[in-house]
Amino acid sequence: MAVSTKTEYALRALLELTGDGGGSLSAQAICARQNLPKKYVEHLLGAMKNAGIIESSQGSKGGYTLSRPSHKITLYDVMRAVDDSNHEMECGKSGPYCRGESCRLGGLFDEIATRQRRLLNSYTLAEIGKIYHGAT
Amino acid sequence: MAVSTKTEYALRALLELTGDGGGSLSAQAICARQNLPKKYVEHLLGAMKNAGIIESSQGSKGGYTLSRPSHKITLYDVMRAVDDSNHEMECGKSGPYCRGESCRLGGLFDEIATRQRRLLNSYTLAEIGKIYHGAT
DNA sequence: AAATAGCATAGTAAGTTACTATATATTACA
DNA sequence: TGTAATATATAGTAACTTACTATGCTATTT
Repeated sequence: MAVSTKTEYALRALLELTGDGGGSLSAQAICARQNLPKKYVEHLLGAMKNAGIIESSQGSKGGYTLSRPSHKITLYDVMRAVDDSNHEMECGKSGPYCRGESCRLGGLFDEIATRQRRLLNSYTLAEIGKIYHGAT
Repeated sequence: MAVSTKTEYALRALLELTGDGGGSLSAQAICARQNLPKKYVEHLLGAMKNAGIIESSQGSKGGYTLSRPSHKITLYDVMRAVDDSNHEMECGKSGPYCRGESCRLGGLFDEIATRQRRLLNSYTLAEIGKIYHGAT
């Protein structure tokens, strides 16, 4: 229901990658600028890399870059990458306490999930950046 | 992001209370009809009672009733009662890793929470009952 | 070679989830 | 009055999640 710490940290990290020409920044630099716990955020960066949101280069002078323009990265993309949320919750599949055929809540839950996804997809990194940096 | 088991159980319990004249049903009866774990659902019923969604009478022949008509009980009411979700997540209040004044994500998160609340409030128990019982 | 990075694995304390167990309080009914 | 049937309160538990930290390895630049 509420936005998780993971999502907040991930967004703040991405916002550092969004500015200007979008140069490569190290986890070190990102976390220094945003005052974030480095080791923890490295995991989030890893998850976002796996999700295809960012790219990385190793070695000295390595770092992270957005893998596509910020208006093509949505809040949903970030949350999905960083909160695991692979539990798609189909009624009756998840436990012993469902009456199977007569439990007809699955469709409802799917509908709600779809609408939430749509909500979350309606915010792009670019827009969040504007909010963050105070566009009136 | 997904609907929790708590919410599912709570809804299914409430749906039993919704039918017909909305007579009083014991936890026992509710759980027998819905094949739900009694002791666990009793907690959910307690939470919903505290939230003012249902009322209870004690003693033999005791049980639970809706405390207002089913079209005035929303999915949000149920979720709020049963998932704790008292973390209203204001950016910067929750931990050491926020730069305070320059962290401007709080407004965004509030906006999203508001929209999610609106989504969840748009489903009433009455409507969910129709879906559940298969109104075409 | 050395410094600087990413990356992988795992550990940890606190909290949540999905339960169960036990004991107590309240009421209906015989 | 007694007892069965209920709600209610507290607490315990195993598995999992969250928000971290620690250690070590690999890749790249200088």
